[in-house]
Amino acid sequence: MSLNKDINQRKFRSEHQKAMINLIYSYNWLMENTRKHLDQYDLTPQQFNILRILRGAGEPLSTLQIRQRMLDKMSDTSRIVDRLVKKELVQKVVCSADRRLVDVTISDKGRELLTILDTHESEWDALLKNLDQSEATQLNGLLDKLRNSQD
Amino acid sequence: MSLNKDINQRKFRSEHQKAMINLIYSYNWLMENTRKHLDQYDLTPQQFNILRILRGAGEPLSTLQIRQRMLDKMSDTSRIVDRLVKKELVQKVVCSADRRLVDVTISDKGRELLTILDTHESEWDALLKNLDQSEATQLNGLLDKLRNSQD
DNA sequence: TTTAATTTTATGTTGAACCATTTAATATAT
DNA sequence: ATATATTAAATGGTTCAACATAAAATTAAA
Repeated sequence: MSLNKDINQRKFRSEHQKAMINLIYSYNWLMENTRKHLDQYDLTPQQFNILRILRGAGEPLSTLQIRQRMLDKMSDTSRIVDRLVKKELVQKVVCSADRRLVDVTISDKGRELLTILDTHESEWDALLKNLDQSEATQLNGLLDKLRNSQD
Repeated sequence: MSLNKDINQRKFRSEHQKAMINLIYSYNWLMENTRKHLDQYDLTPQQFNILRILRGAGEPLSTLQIRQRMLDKMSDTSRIVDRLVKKELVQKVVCSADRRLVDVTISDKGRELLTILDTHESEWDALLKNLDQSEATQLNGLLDKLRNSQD
C-alpha cells in the first residue's frame, strides 16, 4: 500500500503529530476498502449504515433516532433516507401519533440486500486481519483514551 | 464526550469490528476538533493542508504534485486550489516550460495566515494530550500494522 | 511530419458533511 | 383559548470525495 510508504518517508514534529496523520490515513484506508465491498451493490457506507440500523432496531425509527445511532453525528440523515426511498430500500410514513416525526422502515428489498451483504461479513472482518485479537483490544484502548478529552 | 459513551454501550461482534467503528469515531472526533481551530480563519482542513504543502515545498508546485502530497489521494485538488485563489491565499500561473502544468504558489497573504495558525500549533498538538509519548508510538505501530495488508 | 498515445488540468455529476434557515406540528405559558 | 416556545423534518448553500469525461499540451510513434 503506497500510503504506508508515504507515511514512513515523512518527517514528523512528534509522535503525536504522526498519530494524527496516521489516523487520517487509516480512516481513508478503511473507507476505501469498505467502499470496495459496497460499490457492487450501489450502496454508500452511510446508506449501508442506515439500513443496518433499521434492521437492528426491528421497528420503525424516526429520522432523528436514526441520526442518533449513526457514526457521523452531523449526518444529513433525511436526505440519505430519501435516497434510500428512491432505491426502494426503505419506506417513509408520517407518524400518526406525532405528525412531526417520520417513521422509516426497511423494506423487503432492503432486507434482502442486507442478507446478501451478510455473506461478506467475514471478508469484511478480515480487513483488520493484520491485527490479532489482543492488538485489536490494545488499539481500542488507545483510541478510547485518545478521545477522552475534557472539552 | 458523548461519542465515547455511545461506543461503550454498543455491542460488538468482535474486537476487530469494534476497532473499525472506533477508528471512524476517532477520525470524526479529530476532524471536529481540527475544524474548531480553522473555522475562525474561514479555512477548511483541506485548504489548510494545501497551504502547508505549498509553504513546505518552498517552490511552486503543480496541481498534481500537490495532490500527491495530500492525505486524501483522490482529492479534488484543482477546485480546492481555485477556492484558495479566490481567497487570494495562493496564485496560479501556467508553467512556461510545460504549459499543461500550473504553477501554484502561496501568496504573502497565505503565508501570513499560516504564521498566525502556527501560534495554534501547541494547542493543536495538545489534542492528543491524553496519550503519552509511548502510547502515541504504540498507536502509530498498531495503525501501521493495521494498514499493511497485501491488496 | 503528421498521427496516435500520454499527461495534466478542468469540468460535470452524485453523495455526503456541515451550517443555517424554514415549515409544520406539538407542547407550554399566559 | 390563544400566543409563544420547542421540536422534527425538510431545504438551501458551500465544501469536498469520488468517479467519469473532456480539453489542451506534450511525447512517442508511424
